[in-house]
Amino acid sequence: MKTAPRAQDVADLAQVSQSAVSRTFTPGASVSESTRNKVLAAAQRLGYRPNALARSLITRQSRIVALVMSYLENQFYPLVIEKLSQKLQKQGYHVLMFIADIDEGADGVLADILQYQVEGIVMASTMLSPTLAKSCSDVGVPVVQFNRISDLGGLTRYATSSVTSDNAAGGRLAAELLVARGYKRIAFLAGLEDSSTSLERERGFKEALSELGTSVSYRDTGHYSFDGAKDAARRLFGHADRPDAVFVANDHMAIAVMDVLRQEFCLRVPEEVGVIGFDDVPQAAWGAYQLTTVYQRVEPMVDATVELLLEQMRGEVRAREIVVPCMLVERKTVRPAA
Amino acid sequence: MKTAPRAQDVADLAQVSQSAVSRTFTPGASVSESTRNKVLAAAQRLGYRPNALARSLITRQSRIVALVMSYLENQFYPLVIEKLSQKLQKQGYHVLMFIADIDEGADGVLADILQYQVEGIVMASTMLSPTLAKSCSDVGVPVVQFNRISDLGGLTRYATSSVTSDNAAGGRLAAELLVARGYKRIAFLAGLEDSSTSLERERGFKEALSELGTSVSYRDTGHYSFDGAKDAARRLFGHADRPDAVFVANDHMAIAVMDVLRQEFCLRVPEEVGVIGFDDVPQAAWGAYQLTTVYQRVEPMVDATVELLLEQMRGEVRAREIVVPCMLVERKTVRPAA
DNA sequence: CTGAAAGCGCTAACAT
DNA sequence: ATGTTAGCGCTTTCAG
Repeated sequence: MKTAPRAQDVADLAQVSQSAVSRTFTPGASVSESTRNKVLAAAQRLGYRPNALARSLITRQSRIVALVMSYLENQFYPLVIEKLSQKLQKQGYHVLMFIADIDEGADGVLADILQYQVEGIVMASTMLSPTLAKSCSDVGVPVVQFNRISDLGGLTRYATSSVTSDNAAGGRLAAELLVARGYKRIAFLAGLEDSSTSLERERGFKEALSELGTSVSYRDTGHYSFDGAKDAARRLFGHADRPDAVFVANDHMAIAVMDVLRQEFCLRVPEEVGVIGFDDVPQAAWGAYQLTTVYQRVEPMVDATVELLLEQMRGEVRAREIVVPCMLVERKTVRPAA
Repeated sequence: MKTAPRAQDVADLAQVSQSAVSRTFTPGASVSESTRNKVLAAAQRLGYRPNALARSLITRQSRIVALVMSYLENQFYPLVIEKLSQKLQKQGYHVLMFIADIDEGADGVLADILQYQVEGIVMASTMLSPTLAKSCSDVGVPVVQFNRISDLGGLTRYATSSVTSDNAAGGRLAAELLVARGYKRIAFLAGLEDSSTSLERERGFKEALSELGTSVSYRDTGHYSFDGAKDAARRLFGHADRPDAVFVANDHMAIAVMDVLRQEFCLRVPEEVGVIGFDDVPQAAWGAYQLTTVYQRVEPMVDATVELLLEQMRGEVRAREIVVPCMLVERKTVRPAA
């Protein structure tokens, strides 16, 4: 465990100055072909790699982006990790992971994050408290809220960027489909009461229903968890006057609902109960579920996130909200048109 | 976007030396109560946070651990990210994510990693090439291979630590169960041909079958992907003399197999075909699958990983292999005892 | 194009 | 217990 070679070691071996070494590893610096080759050869022999941390200290660019998450049970988020890491890697950035306790929120963890001089923060499945928004804004670290926005109320002074699906529009699509297919007693199963994602989906859903002359007859919350959704399903469907369709705030919970419907209540989907989810996670397409759902595509959302991050790092824009369209994916949990 | 406050700024405001500030933020340093308070007050006012990168430069401790992955489709791995991040956070470390392209392997990405002065590397679902093992060993960065070990052949000079389940024992359990329940024409569906995990599971499975006086009648590979497994299932079951049971190298593929069995071949599980998976991912317990499987617990595996990492960072041990026991979880995809 | 020198923000001797 | 000093490994003026 000897110490790693430094630029000076390479310089000594290559018989050049230490700055020459630095320049060789700095894209676009002016070095002659011959010195560059001497340096590279020496570096190769010693197994030299520039110390990114030391570089950051002076360039003030850590090339690190923090990703804060708390809810990996839902397969949507692992996909986000994967795509975001890949995209950022391609831009020369790297992702530092932070798992926020669901209870304590992101605040605790964010104190840590800032010490690492991250150049940007992506908050997925976690909300940014106004306090934190201010902290980040003060330090000048761009924040992008992914798939969840904070209700800052009037406190929009520290506006942060966000990327979301058009959740309300998605909710409308769900409503229109259920009505068109003749479902009458319609339920909504929420995620978390303070989740903008869930709230927007619900808002669009209800608005469309009301325009179509009907409304939500039943409502419950599944806390975005599988077991929470099962419990909610038991409450919703465990009585005679049960709903004949349910729009669930995400696929993860929708699948839980289907399990309860079929196994505990022996109800047939979609004949006796229609189910619509949201996200289009890979599991929604699995043979046993074939869930009709509203997709939100990870790829364009991640692209938008990276774009937002980069433009803010360059100091171009203060904050911007990007809304990505979503679309209905019809599978087999809503009965076909008569 | 003004520049962040430095220790010197705090010192100036608090009317103390810059070292006093440093000491205040160094646990266990000797500072008087009064200076500490002055410093904390000043730091608070300025919103000062120590620069972890600058600190790393001198302490030679980045408190960063790299996590290399490539295969997040399988829900087993997101769980690993979650647990590992949490555990390391608790120890004051943080996880820098690296997604390795499946094709190019981890080599490309590792050049990057080392620049970040990570204190350890966890390779999950990716193999370490002997070249890389050497690089890491040279720099003295501990590496833990998680759930996959390299077949270095004779090149065990750069032995790396690993954490795996007792895959062979798990394979044996699967074999014993299938034989005990009277299945006769038994198939094995592999993950990747060069994956130690899959190979070990297969080895134990075959050994036990042979001890029980039978053997694997059919074999195919699903490349650890959902679609790959479906294709393999079509090949395995698409003829008259089909298997009556299959042990699949992991749950993710086992679920794909079940979809094909039920929907494309209208075969009933477990009556006509028995299915056993491996991992016990959350989805294995979902109502529509209820997969009988061999569990490998993420939690103890992650604990072992962190332990291995920490002890090697302290320079205590060179390399150690930890094997975590696994156990059968019987659900409903293997028929009950007669 | 190249080397010398200054310093990024911090910690860790070393004095006092 | 506190301040002074010397770097950690690197980039970036500034001369030449």
